[in-house]
Amino acid sequence: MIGPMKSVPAPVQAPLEINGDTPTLRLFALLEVVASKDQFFSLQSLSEETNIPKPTLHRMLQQLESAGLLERNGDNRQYGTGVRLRKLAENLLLNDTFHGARHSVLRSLVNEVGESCNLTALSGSEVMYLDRVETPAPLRFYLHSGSRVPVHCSASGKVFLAGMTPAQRQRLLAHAPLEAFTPKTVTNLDALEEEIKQVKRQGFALDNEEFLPGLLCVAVLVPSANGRSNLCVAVQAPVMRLTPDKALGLLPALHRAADALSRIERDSAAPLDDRESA
Amino acid sequence: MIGPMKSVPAPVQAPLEINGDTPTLRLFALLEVVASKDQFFSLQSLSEETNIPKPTLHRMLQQLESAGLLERNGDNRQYGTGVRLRKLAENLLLNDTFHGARHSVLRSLVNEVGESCNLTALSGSEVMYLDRVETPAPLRFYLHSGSRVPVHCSASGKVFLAGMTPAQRQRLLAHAPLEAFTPKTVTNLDALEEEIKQVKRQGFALDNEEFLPGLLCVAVLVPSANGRSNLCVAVQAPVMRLTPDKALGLLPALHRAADALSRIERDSAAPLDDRESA
DNA sequence: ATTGAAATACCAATTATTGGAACTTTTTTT
DNA sequence: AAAAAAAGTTCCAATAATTGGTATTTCAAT
Repeated sequence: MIGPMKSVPAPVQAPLEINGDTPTLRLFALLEVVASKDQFFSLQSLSEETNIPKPTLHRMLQQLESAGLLERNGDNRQYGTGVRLRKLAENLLLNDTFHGARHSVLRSLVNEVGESCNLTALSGSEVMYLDRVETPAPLRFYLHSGSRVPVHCSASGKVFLAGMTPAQRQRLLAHAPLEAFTPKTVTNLDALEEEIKQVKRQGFALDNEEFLPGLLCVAVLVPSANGRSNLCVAVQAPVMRLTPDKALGLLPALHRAADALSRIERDSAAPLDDRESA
Repeated sequence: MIGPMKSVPAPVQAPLEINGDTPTLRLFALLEVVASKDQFFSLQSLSEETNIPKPTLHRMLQQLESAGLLERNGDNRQYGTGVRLRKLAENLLLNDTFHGARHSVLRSLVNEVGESCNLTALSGSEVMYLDRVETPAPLRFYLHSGSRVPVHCSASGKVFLAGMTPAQRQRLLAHAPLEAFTPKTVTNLDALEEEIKQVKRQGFALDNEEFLPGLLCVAVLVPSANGRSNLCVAVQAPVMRLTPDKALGLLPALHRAADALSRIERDSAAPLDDRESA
């Protein structure tokens, strides 16, 4: 890798490394960079910013442009977003009443309990935050939707684990050792199994500083007709404000929210009816 | 292709034929279909709708899901939009507004009416401020672009609600109580429905101190050629300066601005001088 | 348990992507 | 106005991804 010494003091700008495991995802990552800009940009600058070779980037932009996703300022050779992309964004947000509904349930849960709440799903071998509403309190943990946490040390994760068959659970956990994130993280498989059993009995799970020091979390499953749900609601708060005891007091509110979410879920599947909503 | 006459009227919708000259564009076209849906969908149904073979579609969806662009309902095997895609859409709309024309339309509207104006879009269960130009008057409400307000107590929100089908509206509103922000907030669903009807008839919506005490707001939709729009223009002012009566007087100016904004979108779609044949 | 429908894995043929090097156009400098 | 520099563009063979028919698995409903 290290060739002859380069006299150049080297790349000053951040690498950024558009990482796409596949060409398409690479293009999406590119669009995300584009979407984050509030100014037009040139091929060159983008190439430097993303580390994509010029010819490659050129072809990508060309492709996006001829599809109407990007537009370019004929005069200067600068690119910006195209109508088609904007329309896509508009429609996406406009039609996603489903997500909107979930979000408002979450918001009213936060109003009720006064602490940050989130919606989670199992994605691969990790728990993913689907949505999150922050507490109004000034002391908060900053966790945003889209981020992921391990199953074995999160309340939601344990809830999901409890819903699995032992075989499924084993397959998921066998992959990697249980990493310790704090002194309280359960890193022993048997101990975890024991806790899972308890979660099953109780219908909720706790994470008492097992992932982040000072963070307590309670989660319950959003029930689904079918039994196998991939959705949890959880409350998260600094231990300073929320003790395990107090957390139990929030369970009724959590369950109410879970039921509301469940109802949304039930109504969300597409019916066979293809009548356009006139 | 055309077999014996089918007795069933059957496939009511067009084949749709996702046309991508290149795999990536095909994926975009797929996302556009997804973005136009307000419900979750199954692999099967989407395969029928788009004419993409099941294995191919399966891979595409899988790819999009593992990238966080789509999400799926574990219990039902159904797909919907993912956090990452929604985030992309939001950023896109947010950063796009400073670009030229839109902002200046807003500025000249402010010049005309003398009060702060803003551009808004629906995102989830909330209305997002895309852009804002402040009144020159010293007494102002501090609201900046990027901030969000609930749908049920904002003028723009009501306009968006009025554009939805009853089912969509219900999904968005029915599962959480309508929070009261001021004594004037409409917190009753039926009352809100009634007002929505009126908004539909009148073509504009008012927010008379329903979100912030002392703040009055009028909003109209920015019309769009193809389908529904996710863009509103609104005037906001302290009740001290703007009464509901006076607000009606601003409607012509508002509509003119809305039309101008609408034209901007339409025109940027125009030029077809490409050597492109297909 | 059995069944049928939907979802997923497999894989060889096909097709697209990649980026170094060379070339053209635009912009800046002399 | 010519030369130099910088940005944009084209070429193309090696590489890598996509495609979709077929086969297999999983799921839900008898």
